[in-house]
This record gives sequence, C-alpha cells and structure tokens, in this order.
Amino acid sequence: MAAQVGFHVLPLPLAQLSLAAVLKCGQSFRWSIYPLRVTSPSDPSHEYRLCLQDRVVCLRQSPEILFYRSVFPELLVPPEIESARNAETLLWLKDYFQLDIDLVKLYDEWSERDPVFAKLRWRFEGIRMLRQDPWENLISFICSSNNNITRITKMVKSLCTHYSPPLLSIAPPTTIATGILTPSESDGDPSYVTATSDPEPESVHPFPPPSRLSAPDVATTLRSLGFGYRADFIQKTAKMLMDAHGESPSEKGNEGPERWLHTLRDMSTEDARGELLKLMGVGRKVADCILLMSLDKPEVIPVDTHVHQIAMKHYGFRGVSGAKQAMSPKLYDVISERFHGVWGDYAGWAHSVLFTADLKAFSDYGLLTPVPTPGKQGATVSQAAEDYFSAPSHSARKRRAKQMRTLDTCENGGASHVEISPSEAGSLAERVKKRRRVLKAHR
DNA sequence: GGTAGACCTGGACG
DNA sequence: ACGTCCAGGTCTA
Repeated sequence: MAAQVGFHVLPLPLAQLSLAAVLKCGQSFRWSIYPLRVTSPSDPSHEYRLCLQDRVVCLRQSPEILFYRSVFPELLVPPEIESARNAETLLWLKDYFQLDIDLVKLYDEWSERDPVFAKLRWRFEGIRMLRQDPWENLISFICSSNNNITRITKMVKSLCTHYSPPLLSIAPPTTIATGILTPSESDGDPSYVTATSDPEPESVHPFPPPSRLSAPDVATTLRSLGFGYRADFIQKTAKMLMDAHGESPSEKGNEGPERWLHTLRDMSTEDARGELLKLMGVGRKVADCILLMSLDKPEVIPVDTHVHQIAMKHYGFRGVSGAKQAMSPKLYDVISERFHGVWGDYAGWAHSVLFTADLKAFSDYGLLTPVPTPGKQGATVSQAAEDYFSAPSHSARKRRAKQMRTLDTCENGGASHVEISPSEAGSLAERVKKRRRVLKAHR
C-alpha cells in the first residue's frame, strides 16, 4: 500500500466505520469528497474533508486503517502546539464518529432480532450514526424537508460560502501519478482525467453561526440562492434562537443558541423534541433527525418517505388496500414504535442502515464491482441489488412479512400493531406546537 | 382532533 | 418539448 504522507494512523476495521457510506448517506451534507488515484486494492480511494470552526479535518481510509490529519490557517507552529492539535483532532474524531460504540456488536444484535437486517448487514457494513454539531444539524435538516440530498448538499454548502468567511485556502489532494482529480469529477471515471497543472487552492468555509442567519434580509437572500420556502424557516429559526438565547455570552466561539442546543443532550427525548418543535420549519420528522444525529438519542427513528416505504415493502405494513397512504402523526407514531420494538435501544442507528440501503445512490454499493460493460452495466447491477433489498421477489416479501408478524406477536404479547398507543412524546410535542401557533395568532 | 392544499426547486420520467 | 412526479415535510386553514 502506498504511504499516506502527512497523515496519522488510527487502526479501525471497515466494519466499524465506512466513510464511503456514512459521509454520503444524508447525515452530514458538508463533507467534500475527492477521488484518489489507486495503485493497490488496499489504497484509500478517496479523501474526505470537513471544515470545522478552527481547522480542516482530512480523512482517508483503507480496510484496516483510518488516516487523519488537520490543517490550520497558520502555516508554521512549534512542534508542541502541533502535537497538541493532533491530539485534539483525534479526540474530535472519536467523538464525531462515536468510536466507543461497538458497531459490529450492534449489527449482531439487530441481525438476531430482524431477518431483514440480517440479509443486509454484509452489503452495508460500517454504517454508524455521526454525532454532529446540533446547530449545523438543525439548519441542515430544515433544508431537508420535501427535498433531495443533492440539493440539500448544495444549499448547506451555499450557506457556508455566503455567510461565513473562508477559514483558509487549500489545494485538493494531489494524486501520486500525474493526473489531478477535482471534486466535480468525483462521480466520473478517473481514467478520463488528463489535467497536469497544479491543483488550484480552494477556499473552505466553516458553518455560519446563528447571529449571521438571524438578520431579516437573510430570508430574501436565501430565496435568491434557491432555498425556496425554507429560506424563511432558516431566518425565523435563527431569529427565535437569538431572541431566546442570544444574550448568553459566547464561549470557545460558540454563541448562546449553539450552547443551548447542546444542553438538549442532557434532556429526555420527549423534552428535547418539544423544544425543537417550537422552531420554525421543524416538524416531527426533522426534530427526530436532530435528536438522533446530534442530541444523543439513539433510539429515535425519523419516519420519512423512505422509512414509510421500507415499512410497507419489508415489514408487512400495508396501507389501505395497497393504496398510497399519506403520512399522518398517527401513522408516524405507529411506524416509529414498530421499528423501535424490532431493533431496540439503538433503533435509530439500525434505521440508518436500512435508510442508506434504500437510497438510489447506493443501489450498487457493497456489491462486487461488475465487469465494465458500458450500456448494460446499470441493468446488471440494479438487478443484483434487487435481490438484496430494493425490490424483493413476491415470495420473498411474503415470507419476510410472515416472519415479521411472528416477531411482532412475540414482542407485543400477541397485540396487533394498530393497538400501539401514541407515546406521551407526541402529545407533548403537539401541545407545544399549538402554543406556538396561538402565540403567533395573537401577534 | 385530524386532514387536504400550498409550497420552492430541479432532476427523472413518460 | 412539456407536464407530472418525486425528493429524508411543514405550515396553515
């Protein structure tokens, strides 16, 4: 394997973390991905970069090792500072990827509980929940509503470039050979790349703080940047948080609202959800995403269109005579409770594996690389994918549905799933939302 | 209390 | 070419 010059080494099996899956499956929308030229099968195929408040974290991965380094604005620092910074970055990595959690053990548990998961696990290894920054997570998922991952990514990056100054400028990773790969080519065939000049440095921007997004003119600007109706949600939510928590003094570069959002980690799931639901553009689903992805609530299952479809396709949830069933608060609770029953305390993490498996972008993920036969490749791959998950055969579907019913019967003591009562969480959340509407009506 | 419509945008699909 | 549908939904009436 080629040496990864300038990178530190953290031994970590792919089954514990797959960057290729985790950083592209719609948890974080801010990682930049650069293809690398590969000289041996165990070489890292990509470099991943994320701009934090004070540094840029760069990652590469081989089957057994996570390579990491961080880049700062200042070029030269004393060795002792340098090593202290490396220690910080390592701590950040362990926190961000929650490396204390044994993912393989969780996969084992979910496989034992759920035959559907057991079939998927070997194709979708290393998919774990990130522990993201709550403020960034909140704004990102306000953008996510009724939207697709490609555009969400564009919008989040646009927020950074327009509302926070560049932290530093850095060239894309150089490849070992003469070729140079740019992000725009990340989806293409690297063999087409023929550029030979030095890669142009790019400015990288951190995520903007609440104070920058709360000004009234932000809404119109964001509209012009293509945010659609989410523009108003973002500005209003930022304003609400600044009004409520903006007076608190900043600490370590974190503004009051950011620090307040962090305190939700210490609240119960129900209380934290109630607080999030007060914010404009945050409904049950977005609130649950934030609870799961940045507020340490691993049992929470966001029920979106994918999860809804998965529930119907693979877990014997039928809408009224197979008709397309609209999501309702009631149905949301039923589906969420069901999956919680299936997967247990880390149900939200398990959900993320199934969610990723359902994404079109992952339709050929984890399958053996097919022989490149232009024109027919897509059909071959998607056909293979269908055998696993995307569209099981009729008989397989029936069989799985039967298995799930059996499982339900065991876990619910024979009670049918429709009898699951909505949790107190739902009613609390509704009360809070109602209060907000009443307040608004009296304005 | 629960349920239809409206809502920005852009890519896929017929 | 052009309408429709869909994408990690939410708000309002």
